[in-house]
Amino acid sequence: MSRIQPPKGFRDLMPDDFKAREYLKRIISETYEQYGYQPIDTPVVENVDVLEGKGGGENEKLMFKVLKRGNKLSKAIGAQDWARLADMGLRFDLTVPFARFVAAHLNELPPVFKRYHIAPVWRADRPQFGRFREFVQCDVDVIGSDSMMAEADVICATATCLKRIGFGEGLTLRINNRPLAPLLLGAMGLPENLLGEGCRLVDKLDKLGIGGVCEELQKTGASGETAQNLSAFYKSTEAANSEGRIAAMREAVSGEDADALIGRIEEILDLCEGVAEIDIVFDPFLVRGMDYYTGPIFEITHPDVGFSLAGGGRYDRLVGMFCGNRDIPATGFSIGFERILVLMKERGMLPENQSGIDVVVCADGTGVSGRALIAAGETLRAKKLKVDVALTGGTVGKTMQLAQKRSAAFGVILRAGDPDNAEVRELDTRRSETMSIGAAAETIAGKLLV
RNA sequence: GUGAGUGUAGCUUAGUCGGUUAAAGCGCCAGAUUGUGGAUCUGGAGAUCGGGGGUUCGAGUCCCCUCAUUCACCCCA
Repeated sequence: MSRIQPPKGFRDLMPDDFKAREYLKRIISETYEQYGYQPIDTPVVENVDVLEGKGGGENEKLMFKVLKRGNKLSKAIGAQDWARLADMGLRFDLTVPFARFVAAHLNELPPVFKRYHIAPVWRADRPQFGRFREFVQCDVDVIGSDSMMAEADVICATATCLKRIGFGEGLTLRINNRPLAPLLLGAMGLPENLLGEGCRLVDKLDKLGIGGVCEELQKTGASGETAQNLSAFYKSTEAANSEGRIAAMREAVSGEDADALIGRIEEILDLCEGVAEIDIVFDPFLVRGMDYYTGPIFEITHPDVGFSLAGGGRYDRLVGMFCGNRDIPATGFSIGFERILVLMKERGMLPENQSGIDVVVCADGTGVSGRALIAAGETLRAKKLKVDVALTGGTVGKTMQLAQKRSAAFGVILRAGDPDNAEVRELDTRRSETMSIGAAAETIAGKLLV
């Protein structure tokens, strides 16, 4: 009985689901194109060495790998070389494959390349609310610009997307500069060897609370003083706005590096001020999981939702991993397509009549030739109407009922003995009129396709 | 990968301390009636209670295993 369900974490899509997804994709792609981003695609599989060791964090562990085939598989098994059973893997995000793409096509691409990519990715984690093993990601990235204008560009574009989707109010973009996080912790007294773990804990602040983070921090070996410093810093900046937090940050962290890193945040805030369609706030406790971030990072949250709707950041060294380690500036933003879709469904933000047709053609009783029905359908379609011809019997009433469920506005009913004319029935009002098929096409097209 | 919960008709669920033939709503099908396809009424089909094993005179109910699923953690979109 359960054999016929798709594998765990994977989904079949019914027409309504599919149309809803197309609707959302369309808003996003149209918006990104308006900002000058170009669509690309890459293979769903990459060589494992492309996907591994590139700072994808935990995601690498969740990779679906593709087993080698034939002799190579036998050889690997024979050698008990378990690490090399697979030679390819399904991509677990769009950023790492994009970095490879850029490296591979560096001399074909313009100096600054802006692309968007809407495509499925796969992760072998346990499915949960709003989380799947196969899900769509929507990434925008700018390659080749180390200006904070690139950040402002992806932020504005993404904010506009979310606004057009229908999340006008309540969205907040939190921003930090990733290298600032270990600097802050260091300034609080955390020893260098604990900085990595410390950053990971700070990232969980929204779940653990400041108390929880400090507690966990001490379990890793941090001193009570460090924990107290951190807690005090958090509490003193919690209620502050970006300006206040930046001031506190400057006080806590000194040095040219820190100044420059904070300066970049200020630049972005300044560029977006009054322009981006979203509230932006500096959050010194934002970290994010990927290890490849080298600069400003950001996340968009909604007060009613426990997870972030979009996230991204700068990764100046990732592309270089595929082409001689030279830095190629890059920054990007990823929209949580699936999560947004779940929210839209819950809140009725999806348009009605997504799987609708305009007209259903059927026969009243037997005696109408199939050919007449098919021909009538074609005549109506010539007027650009979406037409479904009833392919099996059934009463007119039943057919019309089903038609209306599919949001058809009109029924066209052919009768035996009167092959040239048809009854045109308006399904809402149930008024009908008999006319030639040609006239029916004209009339319906006139009413529906204004 | 770790932990908890839930599996009864197509869907949502009820089912007492273990006790006769497992119940209802929605949906579906047929008929009646009205004003048609909607509304109302009548009738009908549809469940080996996720699967396997055990305890018992007797299991939907208790125990074990398994599968599926949901949630939380991890991590993240």
